[in-house]
Amino acid sequence: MISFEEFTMEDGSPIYMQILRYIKRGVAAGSIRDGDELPSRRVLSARLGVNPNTVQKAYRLLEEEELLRSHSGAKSYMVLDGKKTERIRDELLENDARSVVNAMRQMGISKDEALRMIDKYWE
Amino acid sequence: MISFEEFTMEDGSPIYMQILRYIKRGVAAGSIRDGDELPSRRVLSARLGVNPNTVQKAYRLLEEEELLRSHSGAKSYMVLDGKKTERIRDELLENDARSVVNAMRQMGISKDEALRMIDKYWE
Amino acid sequence: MISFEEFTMEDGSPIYMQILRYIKRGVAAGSIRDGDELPSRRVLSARLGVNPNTVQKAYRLLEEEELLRSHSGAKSYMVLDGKKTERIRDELLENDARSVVNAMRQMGISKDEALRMIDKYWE
Amino acid sequence: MISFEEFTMEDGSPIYMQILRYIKRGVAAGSIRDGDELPSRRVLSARLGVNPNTVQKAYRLLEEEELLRSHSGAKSYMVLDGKKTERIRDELLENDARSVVNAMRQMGISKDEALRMIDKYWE
DNA sequence: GTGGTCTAGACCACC
DNA sequence: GTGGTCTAGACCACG
Repeated sequence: MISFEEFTMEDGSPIYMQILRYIKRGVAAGSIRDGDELPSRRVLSARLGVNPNTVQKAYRLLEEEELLRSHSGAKSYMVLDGKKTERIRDELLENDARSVVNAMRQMGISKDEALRMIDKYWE
Repeated sequence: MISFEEFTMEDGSPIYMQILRYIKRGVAAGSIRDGDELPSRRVLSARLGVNPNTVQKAYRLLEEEELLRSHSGAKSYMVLDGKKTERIRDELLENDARSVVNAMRQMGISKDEALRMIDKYWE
Repeated sequence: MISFEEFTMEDGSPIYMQILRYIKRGVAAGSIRDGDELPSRRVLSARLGVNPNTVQKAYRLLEEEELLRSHSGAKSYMVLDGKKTERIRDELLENDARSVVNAMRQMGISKDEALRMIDKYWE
Repeated sequence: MISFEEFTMEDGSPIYMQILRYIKRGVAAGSIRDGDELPSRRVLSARLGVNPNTVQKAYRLLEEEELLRSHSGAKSYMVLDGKKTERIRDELLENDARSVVNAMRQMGISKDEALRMIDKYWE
């Protein structure tokens, strides 16, 4: 069962996107693997303090990308292979790294400063 | 006149927020200073390919934070001092660093990997 | 449920103001009372042939005057008491009478002519 | 020279419309007649405390309805005849009376009450 | 279904 | 030309 312990809500982007991203990051990290079970809509929505519909939307999108399969009994399992995992990893890294670098350059921060900053906020 | 050359559109967060952040990052970087002129709504919206209203919203929020002064029919100028600049810088660094670290931890990336990643995408 | 049967669109003043006025007039008339339910944005906007946002704006202003209470996902109800009702009635009468008298005087119409005119258009 | 003594600014409808209406009401009232001179854009805008462009817009619309002729020397004269005057009168009366009656009916005011109200606010 | 927000385009008043 | 507002349509989160 996939835990949502590290999940923290940001604002700006839609919640269902944040949930989707969180799961994909888990896949990229290797902590979410083929066959892993996702919490039910009801349980996860309670855990995150959002509406079940919002969770449902994230799950539906995962299904459309064929990363998730819902079986009767309301249980949902991840369906992954090496290719999918790699695609997700690339997609995420590219996106995140870009936005980080983008932000820092706009702030006129040097590579070295950037590193120190990350170091400081790591904990 | 403030240039928006480095501005690149991300998706996820609202456009007016991205514009707002871009300007604040310029302030934090020191490239946007007290008395600097902002492009008009029309000019900037054409430059970014968005609706003038979207730019208007970003500018209005700046004005509510008393970082911008604009009179009807006249141009818009930044109103800054050391205190405001510092506040913005702290706010941004905190926010950006947090989200970066957050993303990377969710992906199970080590501090070292993070550094290499930033290094790679810097150019 | 408040009906908008008597509502007819004028032009000149903003639509959201006309909606706001219509509701306030109903309050002043006593036909809209504490606890009455307002049509949803969608329903009313379809009924009036305008955009849901236009209705939304009127409703938001009512809420800022604490005449309406609405929760997300739930219906909207009027919140009235004697004091509020009286304030609205005074505000409207003053405003309407003023503009009527204003218009007629500008047209050089005598009090008697004014009466006859109103009589004529009453039906 | 047409005086704008009775003119009072309302809000809601565009200013240029209010100016247009004011002049038309004068025509309907018979106080503005064929050949009468209108104040220059500059003078009237100063008198009303608005931008010359706003006055210009009202004048332009009058010209498009062929109710006004601007000569060199910046002087403008009304061009009226019985037919035009009647058309304006009907248009205005219909509009004003309708909106008055409309407002009062929405407020559940009887014909008699309406009369008393107008009487009261006449001064 | 509900209310709320974001983006879009047209218009107004001002310089 | 400038800033500001009104209307419009699509989308999000919630019940």
